[in-house]
Amino acid sequence: MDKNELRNKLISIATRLFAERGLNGVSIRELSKAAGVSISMISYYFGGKEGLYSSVLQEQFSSFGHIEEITTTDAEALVKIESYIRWIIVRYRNNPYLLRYYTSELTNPTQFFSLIVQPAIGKVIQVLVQIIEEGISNNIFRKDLNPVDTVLAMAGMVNYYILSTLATQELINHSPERDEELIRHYMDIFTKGILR
Amino acid sequence: MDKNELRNKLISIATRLFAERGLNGVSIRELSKAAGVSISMISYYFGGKEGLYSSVLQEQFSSFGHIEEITTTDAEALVKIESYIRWIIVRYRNNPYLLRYYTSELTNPTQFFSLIVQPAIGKVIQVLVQIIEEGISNNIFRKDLNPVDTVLAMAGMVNYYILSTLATQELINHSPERDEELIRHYMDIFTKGILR
DNA sequence: GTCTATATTGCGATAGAC
DNA sequence: GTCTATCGCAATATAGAC
Repeated sequence: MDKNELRNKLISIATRLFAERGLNGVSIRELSKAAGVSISMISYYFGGKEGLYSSVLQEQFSSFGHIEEITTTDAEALVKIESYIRWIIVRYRNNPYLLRYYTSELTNPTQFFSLIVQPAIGKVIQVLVQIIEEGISNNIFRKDLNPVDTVLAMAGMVNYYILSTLATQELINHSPERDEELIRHYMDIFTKGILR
Repeated sequence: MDKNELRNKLISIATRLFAERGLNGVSIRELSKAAGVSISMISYYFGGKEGLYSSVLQEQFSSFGHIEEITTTDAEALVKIESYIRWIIVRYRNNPYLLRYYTSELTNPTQFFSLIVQPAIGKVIQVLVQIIEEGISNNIFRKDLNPVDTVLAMAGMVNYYILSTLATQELINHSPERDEELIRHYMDIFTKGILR
């Protein structure tokens, strides 16, 4: 196993274990055994357990830096909102542990929150707020909307749908095959409301 | 300190510490010292650290059993939805640690999830689904709504607003004084959408 | 019912061999 | 660069005094 392979192996194992049992729920002994390397490698490469955790966090939130992907087109605001919903769902589908780090850091921040997590989430929200403001300027959306509240309402629908999976899987099908239907449904509710 | 006082003191201290640092982030040493009692009292009263955690969980989610409070009136569906939003916000305002246990158990369930947390959340969702179905039957809501998805969209708006506090407090005022405005705003978006 | 004292296990970190 | 062996400390749980 070469240098980079070893580093990546440790990060990959740590991502799963920290997500499943939290920073304090995993020992570096178990971590190194699961990765098939010596315990001292964690100090050597990451400066200790917390350093490894911070590397995991950094990787988890790195994709948030590319949120602009949804807005490079000069599409109208509604299309951009749908792009965001699609984008965040893909993120969660491709990374089963992201939501865990997301909620864990928001409700129980570590020392790395302000350096890694807050900027990542902040950037996404900032981009979304601009989309809503643009839609208001262009007379597509209502003028009495508070942009930040509106963004949180929209992001909340999607994030909570994923978050609630464990509690609602007896009630609805949470498989990715239903994602397109869900996106249409949530776009519909968000834009037109539930009234007949 | 009498028997009950000691038990309550331990639960109250544990609620804060477990919320702040997780089940594995707190030792019973620290817990008993903070409560001003001997370490052996935790085993004596709760059968160990996990037993204490389970008692904390039970207390945190006990109020979910009284969700019917919002629906005893024969009010129409829209009024009941507003009652729910008010009810869940009050829960979070009165208990600063509830959301932490909520998200922690959903993304990282302990052995107590299925016995304590899932039934509590399940009951709330079930009550809300009935409200939406009632509104559809009464021709107040659109007929093409999926009731469960719709409930998750609505609950998601509120829950995520609270969840995002740490990441958005520079952007909006999260103080309880603004709650009434938020409730009106979210009722408005949920019922009528954001389109002009 | 509550305490102190202790048994036992496991932790994170690192020195030093290779 | 990677390992083994070990240090010093803190963890949970409990036995036994009061």
